[in-house]
Amino acid sequence: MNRFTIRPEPHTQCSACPVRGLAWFEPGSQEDAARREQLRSTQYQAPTGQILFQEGDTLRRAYTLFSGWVIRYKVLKNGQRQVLSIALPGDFIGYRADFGAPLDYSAVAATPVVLCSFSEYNIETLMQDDPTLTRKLIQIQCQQAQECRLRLSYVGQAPALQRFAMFLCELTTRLSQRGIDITQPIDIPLNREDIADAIGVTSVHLSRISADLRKKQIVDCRYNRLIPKDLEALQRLAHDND
Amino acid sequence: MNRFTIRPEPHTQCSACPVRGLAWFEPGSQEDAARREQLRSTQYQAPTGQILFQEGDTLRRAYTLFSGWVIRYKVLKNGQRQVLSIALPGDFIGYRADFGAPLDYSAVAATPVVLCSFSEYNIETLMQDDPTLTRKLIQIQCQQAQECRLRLSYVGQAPALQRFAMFLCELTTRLSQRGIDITQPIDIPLNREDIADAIGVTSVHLSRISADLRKKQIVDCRYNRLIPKDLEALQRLAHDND
DNA sequence: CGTTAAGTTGAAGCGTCTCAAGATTGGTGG
DNA sequence: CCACCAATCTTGAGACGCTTCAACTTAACG
Repeated sequence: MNRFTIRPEPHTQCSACPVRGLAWFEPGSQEDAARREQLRSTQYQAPTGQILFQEGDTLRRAYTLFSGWVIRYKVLKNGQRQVLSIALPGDFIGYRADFGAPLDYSAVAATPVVLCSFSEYNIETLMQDDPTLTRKLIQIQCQQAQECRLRLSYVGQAPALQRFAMFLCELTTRLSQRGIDITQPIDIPLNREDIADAIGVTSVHLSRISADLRKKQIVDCRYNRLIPKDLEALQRLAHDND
Repeated sequence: MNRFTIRPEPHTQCSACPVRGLAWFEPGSQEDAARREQLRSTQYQAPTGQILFQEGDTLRRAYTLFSGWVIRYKVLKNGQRQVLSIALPGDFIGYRADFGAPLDYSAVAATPVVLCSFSEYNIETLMQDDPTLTRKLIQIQCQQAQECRLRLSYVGQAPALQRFAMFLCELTTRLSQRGIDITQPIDIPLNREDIADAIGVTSVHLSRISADLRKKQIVDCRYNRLIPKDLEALQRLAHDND
């Protein structure tokens, strides 16, 4: 497996981290964060397209995504890929209760990324020293499970247009939480196939659906750019009130 | 919301619990289990079809399923139901990191069930008293998230026949873990619609697929009974090696 | 047995997929 | 600055899988 490189010094300080409010280290004061920083092993960086880990690996670490976008996915035996989620800055990836067990999904960088790495041992130590971090970790797991259930429900039951609307709603909401103005055009580092694999359709069919949304003046999502036109209509479509 | 009834005394003892090995109280000795039992609020029972909780409820408790089957599901705004998972004895249902937040899914009894109830306060107390229970809880959450990711991947990407095979494989594996002989006919308290809603097809189409598997002498799954004929072929089908 | 709910089967229609040709974009070098 | 290229995206036409609706069959239960 390819290694990613250690990010050049100076590394970011947890006490001044712009995404801490969304991340595992959210609880506590700046001093708490600074103290914990000693147990953050290293910051890594990786280029677009770099596979961060693969299903089946036994990686004894987990990462907080500091910057960039990461695609979590599974590949079926028939070669089809299901995109499980899009990880954005602050998201915790690769964690398992048992680091001895192999990972059940893969992750690839959709942009250049910076990752804050935590070794198994340091995660254990952090949780023993600070029960609020244990609590936060449980909350993160619950949140991820909840998001997965939501995706399962719409991938299983909704027609393609509604699935796409739900995907875009979730994405814009999460981008908005990260301070991005979702009324302006947004660069989206996902191609047609990434999004198609997330909502369980082919990229060809996604193109047609995307054209529908454009003609209806709801969103224009083409060539890695998302131009919201009528976010309320998008939400109505996602939540099936029309 | 309907209440379920308190199970008549005597309640089961955690120290002698037949499903403890699969449940939250798994870690530790029989004495540990007996001590913890004081913080298990009550045992409840509910008949087939009873809704245990609904999406949107703010239930300040969680349950270990002691006996029976429970269907976890979400209902979309368009009325479609996605079955998220089938809970079997030992499974932990209704837990969230924040009991103040509303539930994101519903649960209904597929058989008469007995539930071991835990109040929010008692869960907190148990976890503070015993870090191994915190650890086990994290493990349960990770496991549930992992199962959800697996289902998302096959519901999103596999054709209906393979989805059904995967569903049956998962079910037989879990029944086998609970001591059921899966080479013999098994009563399955799920109707066509339950299974169809789990794998994201209509019950009509599931009937056709089920007929295929029967004709191929792989499994006979009709009228709430599962008769395995060739479990290896089923697994091959589920894992797409043919 | 007769009744009812659930499951099965058939036929037609729709949504999505496949394959293939054209259009758009961003990068590269003249 | 423009021509060209490769990769990605869009569009069209036909095929296939799944859904819908409706009639029939089977199982469960008094």
